[in-house]
Amino acid sequence: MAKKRPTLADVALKSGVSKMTASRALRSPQGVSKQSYECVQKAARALGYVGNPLATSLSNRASDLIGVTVPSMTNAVFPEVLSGIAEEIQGTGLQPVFGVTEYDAEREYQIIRQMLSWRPAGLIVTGLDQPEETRTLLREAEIPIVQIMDLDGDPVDCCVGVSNFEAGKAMAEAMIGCGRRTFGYVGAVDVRARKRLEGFRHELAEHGLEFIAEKTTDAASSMVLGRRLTDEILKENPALDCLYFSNDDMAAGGGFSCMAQGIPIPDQVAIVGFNGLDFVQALPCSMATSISPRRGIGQRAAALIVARLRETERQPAETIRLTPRIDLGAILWKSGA
Amino acid sequence: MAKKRPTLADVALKSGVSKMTASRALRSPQGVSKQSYECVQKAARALGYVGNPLATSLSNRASDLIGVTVPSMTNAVFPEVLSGIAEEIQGTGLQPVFGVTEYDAEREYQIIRQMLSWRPAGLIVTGLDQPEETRTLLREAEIPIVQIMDLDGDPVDCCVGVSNFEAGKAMAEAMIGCGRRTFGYVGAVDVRARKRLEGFRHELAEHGLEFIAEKTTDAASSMVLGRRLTDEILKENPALDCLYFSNDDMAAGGGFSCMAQGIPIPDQVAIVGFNGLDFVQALPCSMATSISPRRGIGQRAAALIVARLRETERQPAETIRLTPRIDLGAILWKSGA
DNA sequence: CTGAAAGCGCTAACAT
DNA sequence: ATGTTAGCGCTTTCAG
Repeated sequence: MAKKRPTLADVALKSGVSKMTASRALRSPQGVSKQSYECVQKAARALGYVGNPLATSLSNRASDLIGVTVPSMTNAVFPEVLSGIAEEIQGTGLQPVFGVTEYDAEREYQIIRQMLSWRPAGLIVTGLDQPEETRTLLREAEIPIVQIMDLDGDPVDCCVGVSNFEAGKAMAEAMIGCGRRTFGYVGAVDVRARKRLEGFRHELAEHGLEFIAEKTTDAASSMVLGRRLTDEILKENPALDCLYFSNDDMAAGGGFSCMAQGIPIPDQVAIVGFNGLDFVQALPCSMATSISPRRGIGQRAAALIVARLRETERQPAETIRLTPRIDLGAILWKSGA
Repeated sequence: MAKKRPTLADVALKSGVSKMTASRALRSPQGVSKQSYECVQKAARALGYVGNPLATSLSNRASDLIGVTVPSMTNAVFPEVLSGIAEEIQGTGLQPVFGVTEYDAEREYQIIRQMLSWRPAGLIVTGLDQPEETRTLLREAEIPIVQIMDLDGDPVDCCVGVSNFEAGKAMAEAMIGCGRRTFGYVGAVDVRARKRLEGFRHELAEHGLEFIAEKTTDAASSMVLGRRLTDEILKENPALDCLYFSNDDMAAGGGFSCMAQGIPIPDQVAIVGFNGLDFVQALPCSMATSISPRRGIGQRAAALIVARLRETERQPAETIRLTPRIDLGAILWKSGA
């Protein structure tokens, strides 16, 4: 019984006006007589009419889709960003289309290309470091583009994020201020984590310090990985008094490694992550972290696009700089040495 | 310089054939002479032609979108499911559209309704317990529907998941087998967790046992919440020797609570979660959990839809039953009492 | 304020 | 094997 859905024509027929009047009445009370407005609304309701966005988009050359690319779903940060986006566009009629790039530039290119073919209303993409080919695609799309999470680079259009370099610097400064002097780094691959690392390193250098050990792999970040690498780095460098990790997952794994080995945290070694994920508060060992506003990033990015869709003319690019807040946990001035 | 994208007509013109031939050549080598096939392909490539899915979908009355609804993004399970889906449809040309329901049936209804207006190729929705209104929507959509995560209920069409009731039962049996006798439950709101709880309770009853304490709230699950509720339940019931949690996040929080209090795990109290998230392996305290195949659920669900799209005629509903694997961690026979 | 005509870009259904 | 015709359902002209 494939009773096809009622179309605009059905609504028009039922309310005794033309398709155009029905169309106008359905979109805004303005521009039609009060009488036909109400007539059409009633008819539409009675029929259970739901517009077909495909037809609308085809005609408008623009859809209500909003594309989002994230590098990963297994790092809790990105689901939180998505959650912020979903919340912000709630009620606007916009629909999020997500793509997971797996930190692969080619895959990202393909995903963005495919998304653009749907004529989305806007695009939110993670990071600033796309290859030129991808940047060109974005630039020529002529829709609002928001690059998120990072500020250290050259945005194609709008940008919402934090300076990872500065975040790293600030954390290094805080740790030096707490009396830490012997630093190690443990990280998984991640462009933005690398920028934090460089910021941290830069600040250390300012104080005549440096990392005495670094462990990085090209595997994805996880607590399990953090624990394993920390086992290793501490075995090789028992003198470390501060371990900087590429993010909270890795750091938590590091904390677990110390607990399992009976190494006192933060007395002997400070564990330092990034993101400020909720679970940090629940851990049995204290660690420092930079609380990044990832949910807010999603919201702000979505809000930017929503705002731009309201404007008729093209708006100038906008950059929203957010600042992570440092949470030292229980790490204060290092007692003894 | 709004240089509009080339259309099929442009390709046809350039290759000297009609739009139809071009259309056919672009979709499959079959049904077109080798000569025009190559001609069209070449022209399309030269022009950088990208088809407009809006037009195709409008004409076909079906899009390549595949809608997915999940209740939450802050519980790692769902991002993993999404990840499985994204991976599975990689290369099929299908695009995932996600919606987050926040465990709200009305919101879920709205999201599904909006998704259906895009004429998606299929829908994957979390859970079996939609209100009748939503079920009707799904049933009348006449596209493949896959309900995931749960098996205890009445699917609208296809279904991929685990029996939460059975999972709870099995875990209770395992814990009783380990000599645990004094049970407590700590949970956040979640239909499926409730089913596990009932399964667990059922099995306890079979052995003449019961929960001597239960703590539930209507807040979302998190490690922080798990830790807090565990602090409370243990204070009120020091005799507990096994705590069953609604999921791993809550359980990890419970474990942290014990560690912070110096309560030996699992000697004095066993911590039992659900899902088998990766981080469980990294924790400094051992806990038991049921390893649910959530990534596989996403993959299987997507594969089901992909398979159905290949068939021309409507296929009979299919249910795929997966079974969680119990991981006892370090919980063996309870020593002493 | 309202309506008729002309597409948006593509593909099923018929021809040829 | 290829082309022609007629939409898919809506909106943007441009007249009334």
